Amino acid sequence: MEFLATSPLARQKRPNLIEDAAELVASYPAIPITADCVIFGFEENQLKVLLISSDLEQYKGMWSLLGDIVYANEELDTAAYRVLSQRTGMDDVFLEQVKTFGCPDRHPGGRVVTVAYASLLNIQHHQLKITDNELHWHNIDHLADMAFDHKAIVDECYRWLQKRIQEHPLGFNLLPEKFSLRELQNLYEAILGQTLDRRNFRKKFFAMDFLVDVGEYEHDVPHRPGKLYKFDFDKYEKNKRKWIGIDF
Amino acid sequence: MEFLATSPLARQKRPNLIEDAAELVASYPAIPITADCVIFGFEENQLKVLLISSDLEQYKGMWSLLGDIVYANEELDTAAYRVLSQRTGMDDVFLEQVKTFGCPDRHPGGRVVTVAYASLLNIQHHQLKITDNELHWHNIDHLADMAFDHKAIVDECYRWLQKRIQEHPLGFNLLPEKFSLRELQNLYEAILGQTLDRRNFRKKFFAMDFLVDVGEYEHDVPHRPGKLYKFDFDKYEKNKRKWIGIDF
DNA sequence: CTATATTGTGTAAAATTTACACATTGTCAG
DNA sequence: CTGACAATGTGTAAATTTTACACAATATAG
Repeated sequence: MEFLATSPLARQKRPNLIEDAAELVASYPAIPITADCVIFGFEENQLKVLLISSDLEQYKGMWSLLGDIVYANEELDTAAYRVLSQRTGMDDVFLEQVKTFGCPDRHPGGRVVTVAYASLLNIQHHQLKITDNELHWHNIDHLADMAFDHKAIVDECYRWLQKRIQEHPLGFNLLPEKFSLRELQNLYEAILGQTLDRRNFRKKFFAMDFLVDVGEYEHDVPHRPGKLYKFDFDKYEKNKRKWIGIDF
Repeated sequence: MEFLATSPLARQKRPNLIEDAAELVASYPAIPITADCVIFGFEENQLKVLLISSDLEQYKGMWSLLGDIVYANEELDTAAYRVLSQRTGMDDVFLEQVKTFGCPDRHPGGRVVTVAYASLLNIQHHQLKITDNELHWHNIDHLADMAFDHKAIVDECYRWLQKRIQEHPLGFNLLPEKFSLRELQNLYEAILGQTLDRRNFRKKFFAMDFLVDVGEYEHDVPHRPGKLYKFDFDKYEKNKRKWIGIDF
């Protein structure tokens, strides 16, 4: 069957297999990787982002995301949780990978690829740790003077949050354990940037059936206090399968 | 005001700013980064993934995603497009970043972080390039023996596709330019893994108003041929803002 | 004790989604 | 040529979901 020697099939000859995978990997160009956290909080009816003042001379006076290098043998998620833990003292915080940014000139000191994570936390629980260094909560609507490409990263994570909060009840991570329906609605309105009908909003959330009436009421409000609720995580988990999303 | 010296405020002293950003970056541990493409295709009413046989001795006989190292000064997206272009000869293919995988032991040769991209292409347009090396289209439902963590990456991208196709008319990238409504429905059914009502499916897509009747009919079908349509990209772009999503 | 502000609640109309059947038109087999 | 077959093309009624909207109840503030 001589013709096989020049047929397309013959050219399908298996290339030599690589035996030393380590040698192969060692030959690859390597790039420093960081994990940057876009930490969202909610206070005074405004969506906020936790930022730190940049420690680079050339970004003096500008704000930066909380981030750190990913260690040589560290899982990416672990690095992100470490950043959170180091900065806020909390380790049971919601965290999710959003996107990786790899523009070659995004860092002035040379190429650094960063994996962006979004995190949601309840500001009340974290105030103490935050006040004793250069961290500040910034209103998401007034971000300027950000170092690196961090404004673009925040924008991307904000869009992610707007979308994500409509398909998953993430918002509860941003509220205190007990909250009023008004607070919950304020949160959604702040994140989505639109006003929602109060009665329909309530109806929707009650229908989802994971709000538990804790039998308490708001304090210190100059009007009829509202009932307080908490999020029933177990119930949510059970009904997760039936969960479709929240439409506003 | 002696007390300031020991007050919390005094400890808020600004740390020294880093002047040499390059020195800082040079001190970071660096990790090789690859771009892996999960290339989806649609043929014979089945969703397929394009795979290549692994070139590592220790994964002999196993299948691998199409990927390559990200060059030192290359944008991540560019690396992914390069992989596609080198393998399929096409450079106008749909491509989107999905997730970054960074488990330290995911590569047997040492740590390699990979950025996973999903790509959708029309199998018909690409057959020629594919047959002359070790590429094969695999049915998404029968994936086994995959190298590295590539099975997990495919799974993640598949879930991404299922979700994404319901909020954006991505499916058209998988079909030939002219297609019948039956083909379109088969595509959705294959991706979502569920059957859909034919009349309601049609109603829905006609209502979206970006299908153009090209005035032709199917050939070579053993029954009444269906009309062929094409996707009106311009019209879609114009109505994008009103676009909410497709509910099945 | 009165004014004020916000909570808590239901319903009717509109819009959307679902379920479902039959005549039409081409191919194929005999 | 003709009848059996297979899938296309089309509409409507019922069910569900979404929207719009108003008023009594209850706490605080003065």
